[in-house]
Amino acid sequence: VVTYNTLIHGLCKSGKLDEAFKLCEEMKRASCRPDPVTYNTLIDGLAKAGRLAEACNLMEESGVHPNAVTYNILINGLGKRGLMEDALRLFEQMKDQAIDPTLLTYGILVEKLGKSGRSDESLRIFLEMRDKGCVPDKFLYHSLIHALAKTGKLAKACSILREMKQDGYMPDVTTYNFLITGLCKARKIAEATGLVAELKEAGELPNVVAYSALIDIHGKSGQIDEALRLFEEMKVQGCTPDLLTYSSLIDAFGKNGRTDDARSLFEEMKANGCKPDQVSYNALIYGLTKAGDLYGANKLYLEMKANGCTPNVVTYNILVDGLSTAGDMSTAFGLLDEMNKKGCDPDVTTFNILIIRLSKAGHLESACRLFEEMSSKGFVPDDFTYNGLIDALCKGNKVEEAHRLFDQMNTHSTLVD
RNA sequence: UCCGGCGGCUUUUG
Repeated sequence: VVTYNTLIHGLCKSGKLDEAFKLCEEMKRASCRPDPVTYNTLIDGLAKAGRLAEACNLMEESGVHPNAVTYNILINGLGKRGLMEDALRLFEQMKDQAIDPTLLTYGILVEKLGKSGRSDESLRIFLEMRDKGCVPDKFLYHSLIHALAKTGKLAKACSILREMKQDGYMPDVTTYNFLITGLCKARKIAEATGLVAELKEAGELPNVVAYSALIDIHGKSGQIDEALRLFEEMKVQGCTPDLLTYSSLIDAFGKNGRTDDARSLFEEMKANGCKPDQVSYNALIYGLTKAGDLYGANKLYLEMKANGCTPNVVTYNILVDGLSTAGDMSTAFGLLDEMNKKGCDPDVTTFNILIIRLSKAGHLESACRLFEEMSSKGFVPDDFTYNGLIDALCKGNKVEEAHRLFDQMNTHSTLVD
């Protein structure tokens, strides 16, 4: 059995799932019964290939009792795809079957819930884990601190940090970065800066992540000079800016109309060995479109492709928005065709852009048609869609239509809740 | 046989 399991594991790891399943059949014929390890290996192979439904079926149909590893695999697979309800359902199911969750089970849930912004539930799982006498490791503490900090629950994050210390885990740069980035996200710039100062006094130099977070938030709040000062400071301290640091600054320049500065920083970035990626190109292109330089934006779009950097849906959204804002709907729709051909799927934002630009330009009918189309394609209109359309309808003296949409919005949002 | 670490880009209401 062990030999077969090892071989099956190897096949799964190299993505040869079909062969792995064949080998499993062969071992049965050789009257060697597959054991839980065999099935877990196959289930993991399926889950990693994104075939979660099949993975779940295999657990039920294998005739072998699932164990904690089986559940961990499936819960992780579901959580990775944001299917938290299904993951939590399996978690309950495993407890119903008297299978004890492991540290890993809790860790996966705390982290994945946190990633989907559900820090309250992360905390709930964490407490449940401790009730059961399970001792968290440093990773689990980090997942929880991250989840709490990201959702602005900084006091709670700090109290968990104290518990972590009491458990004998020393906080490190990453631990503090969770707090710093959390403060930045909550726009508590002074507090973030203060925390960094405290760490400096304690002899802990902020790393590139902390500096980038501070630079980013200063840029976003219009304090470009301070962002640039931090940029210089980090270099003096021997902390090398990376792609994300540059992208934040390029974005800040672009948003403030400083397109020349954005361009030259982009060049400096390349000269310093950072290969531009989609985000950095997008930030630069965005700045150009906002400055009305659609020609320059298009040139960069071409350059991006020529450099082997594949435009993503954000790239197209930026360009489509720039074009449609300028009233060039035909080129905008041409780009939609192009993204279609390239296999890049539009998202809710793409539709929002078109709907809002069309309605602002007075093409309310086309906008409403697109609204229907997006729903029929399975996209759920969000606040942007509704607010944009309602605003345009009101301004177009179609208050009744606006009211109907408003009611529809309320009906749908309560359904989602 | 199972997980996992922090920061960057786009759309409404000037």
